[in-house]
Amino acid sequence: MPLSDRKIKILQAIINDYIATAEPVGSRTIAKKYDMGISSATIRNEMSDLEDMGLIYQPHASSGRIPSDLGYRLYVDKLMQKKELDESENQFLQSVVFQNINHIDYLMEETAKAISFLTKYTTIISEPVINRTILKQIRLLPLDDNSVLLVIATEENFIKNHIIHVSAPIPEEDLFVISGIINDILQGHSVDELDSETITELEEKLGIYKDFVPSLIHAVDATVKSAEKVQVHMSGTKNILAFPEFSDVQKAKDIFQTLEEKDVLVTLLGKSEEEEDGGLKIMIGTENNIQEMKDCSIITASYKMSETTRGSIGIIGPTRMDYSQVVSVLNTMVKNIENVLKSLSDNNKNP
Amino acid sequence: MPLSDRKIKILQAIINDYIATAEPVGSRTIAKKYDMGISSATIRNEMSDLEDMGLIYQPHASSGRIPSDLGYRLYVDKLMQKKELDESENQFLQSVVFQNINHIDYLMEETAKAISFLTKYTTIISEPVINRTILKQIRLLPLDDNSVLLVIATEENFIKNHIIHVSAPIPEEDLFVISGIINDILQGHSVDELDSETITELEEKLGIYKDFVPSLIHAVDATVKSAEKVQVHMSGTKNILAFPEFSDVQKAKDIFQTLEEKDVLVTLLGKSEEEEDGGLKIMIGTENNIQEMKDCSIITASYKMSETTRGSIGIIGPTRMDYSQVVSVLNTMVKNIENVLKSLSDNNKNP
DNA sequence: TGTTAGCACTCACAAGGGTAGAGTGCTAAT
DNA sequence: ATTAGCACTCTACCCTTGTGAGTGCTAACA
Repeated sequence: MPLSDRKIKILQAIINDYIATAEPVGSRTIAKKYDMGISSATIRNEMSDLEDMGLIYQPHASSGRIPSDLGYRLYVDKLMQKKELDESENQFLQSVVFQNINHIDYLMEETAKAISFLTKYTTIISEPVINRTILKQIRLLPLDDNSVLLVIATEENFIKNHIIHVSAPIPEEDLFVISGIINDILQGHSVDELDSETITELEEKLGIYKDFVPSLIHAVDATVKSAEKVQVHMSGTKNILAFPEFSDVQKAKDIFQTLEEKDVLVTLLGKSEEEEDGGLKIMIGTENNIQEMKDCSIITASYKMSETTRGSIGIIGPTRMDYSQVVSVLNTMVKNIENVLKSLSDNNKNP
Repeated sequence: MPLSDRKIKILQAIINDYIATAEPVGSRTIAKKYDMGISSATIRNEMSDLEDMGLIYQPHASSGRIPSDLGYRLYVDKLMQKKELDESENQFLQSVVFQNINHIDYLMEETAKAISFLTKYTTIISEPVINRTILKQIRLLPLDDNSVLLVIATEENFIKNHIIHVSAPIPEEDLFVISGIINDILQGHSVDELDSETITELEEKLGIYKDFVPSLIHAVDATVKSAEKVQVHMSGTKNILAFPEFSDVQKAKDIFQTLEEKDVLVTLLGKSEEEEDGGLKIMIGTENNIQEMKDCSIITASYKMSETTRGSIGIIGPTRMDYSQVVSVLNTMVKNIENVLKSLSDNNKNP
C-alpha cells in the first residue's frame, strides 16, 4: 500500500499530538485540531490503513492510536523537520561550555546538567579518554619529606595529579633533575608506550635514584589507569518521573536500576561511534535491545578531537520524545565541545 | 502519666515492627509476635495511654498505631541500643576509604556510594573545605607557549590545578624563579590572607614579570573560589523509590526536587556542626523544618581534621528508618575518614 | 470511487455499593 | 489489674454500573 501524502499528514498529526499529550489520538481529535478538510470518518479509514502498515497501533481495542516504533522511525528518518534553537538557548549552551573550559570534568558535568535542563530528558556523557594521547609534561614537585607530587599534562592540556610516598626525602634540585630525565624519555610519547625497555632506560639514567623508579612507574601507571576508566556523567534522571509513561513507580525503578549500571551506559554511548557521518545515532524503543528500556528512545552523538572520537553524549527519554529538539540540542553541544577541545589543543601549536 | 517498663516495651515493639513493615501495628500483632505475657486487650489499654502521651497515633480511626515523631525521639534518645557492624561491613567501609586515599573527590563519591549501598538510604556528603587551610606549595609549570600550569598544594596535601593563559611565552627558568618568589610570600599563609598588601609585595618582587601578577592572582583566586564552593556528593537517591511511603510518584518527585537544591543540602549538613560532642545530629520528621521532608529523618555527622570541622555526612530516609544501623555506619565512616585525613596531614609533620 | 453520516459496539475509567478483615474502645467478669 | 467479649469503625477489595471516547462497518451521497 502506497503512503499517500494525506496518510503522511495524518501520521505526522498523530505523532505530534502524542508527543505533546501522551494520550492515544483519536480520529475526531485530528479532524478538529488539525483541520485538514476531511471528516473524522475518512481519517478513521486512513488510520486503519496506517495501522495495517504497522506505523501506529491501538493500546486496546476501540481506543485512539499511538505511533509504533516503526512509526517513529519513519518520522525520524523522513518526516521530522529540523528545529532551530533560539538565540537564548544557543547562548546558554555556549556559556556552559566556555565557563568550564579549564576543567574537563566540571565541563562534562555541567554540560550534562545543561542538556537535561533544556530537554527535560536524562543526559549521559562520557569524558574524553586521555589514553593514547601524547604526554607533554611530567613533573615532580616536593610536597614534604614523605611525599612527592607527580603532575602529568597531556598534549591536550588535561592535567592529572598523583601523590607519591617516599621513604626518604628527596632534595628539590634532585627532583628537578629527575623531572628533566623523565620528561626527556616520556615527553612526546603516549602513556601506553611505557614498556620495559623504557623503564630500563629510565632506571639507568636516574642513577642513584634508581630505587625511585618502581614507585614512579606505579604512580604513572595508576594515573593512566584512572584516566583510562571511562568516566560517565549523568544528569536529570529524576526527570523520568515527570513522564506519565513512568508514573508506575516500579517501571521508574527498573529504569533507574538499569541506568545505574555503568556498563549499560558505556555500551549505549559506544553505539554512536558506529555512525560514520559525524551524525547522531537514534535508537527507538526496542532498537536498543535492553529489555527494561523498551519504552525509551536514546539519541547519542560523539564528539571528536583531532579526528578521533573522544567521548559521547546520550539523551534518554520516552519513545514519545521530542526528537527534533533533542537532535538540535545535541548537534549544537557537540559543536561547542569540539570547539573547546580544539582550542585547548591549539594552544601549543600556535607560535 | 509515668512511663512504665511495660509501656516502654510496647512502644519499642511498635517501633521495631513499624520500622520493619511500614504497616500500622495493632495490639494483636504485638501480643502474638512479641509474647510479653499479657493479652491484646491489656496492650490496647497501654497503647491508648501511649497515644495520650503523644508517642504514637492512628493514621485513621480503628487502625493500628504508628510511632509519632515524638515517639521516635524518645526511642532514639533513650531506648535505641547500639548495633555493632559486623566484620565484613567494617572491612567494606574501610577498604572504600583506603582505596581512594589520594583523591579527595573520588573518596567522597565512593564513600557516599558505599553508605547508601549499606543502608539503602540516600547519602549526602560534603567535601572538606580547603579555605583557611595553609598553603604549602605553589608552583608554575610550563605547558606551552600560551599556557602555564598553576599547581597549588595545601598543608594537608589537597592539590588543585589551574591553567593560566599568557600572551607571551615565559621561559622555564623564569617560571622557576617566579614560583620561588610566590612561594616565599604565600607559603605558610592561608588562602584568604591574600590582601592588597600581599599583592603589592608580589608585584614588587616579580619585577619584569609584574604584568603577570593580575592573571596569577586571578588564577589563585579562581582556584580558591572553586575550592571554597562546598562540594556536595549525593548517592542512592533512587533508593527512595523503594520505600512504600513514597510509592506515590508525586511525593517522590517532591523529595527529589528538594534534594536537588544544593542550598538545602548544605543547610542540612551544616546542622551537624552545631553538635558539640563530636556526636551525630538526628532530625526526626518535622524537626528538619523543610515542608517537603516532613516524612523524612536526617542523621548527620561531621568529620574533623586537626580539631576543625571539615565536612559532614548525612543520611536521609523515611522517619521509619533503621536509626541504630545508620548511627553505627555513620560513626564508623567518620572515624575512617578522619584517619585518612590525619594520615594525609601527618606526612609532613614526621621527620 | 472516494467521502461522509449514522449507528452499534468496545473498552477504560470513575463512581457507587457490598463485604471481609483488622483493629479499636468499652464493659463486665475474673 | 487483667482479660474476654462484643459492637463499632474504617480500609481495601471486588463487583457492578454508567459514561465518554473512540472504533468499524454499512449505506448513502457527490
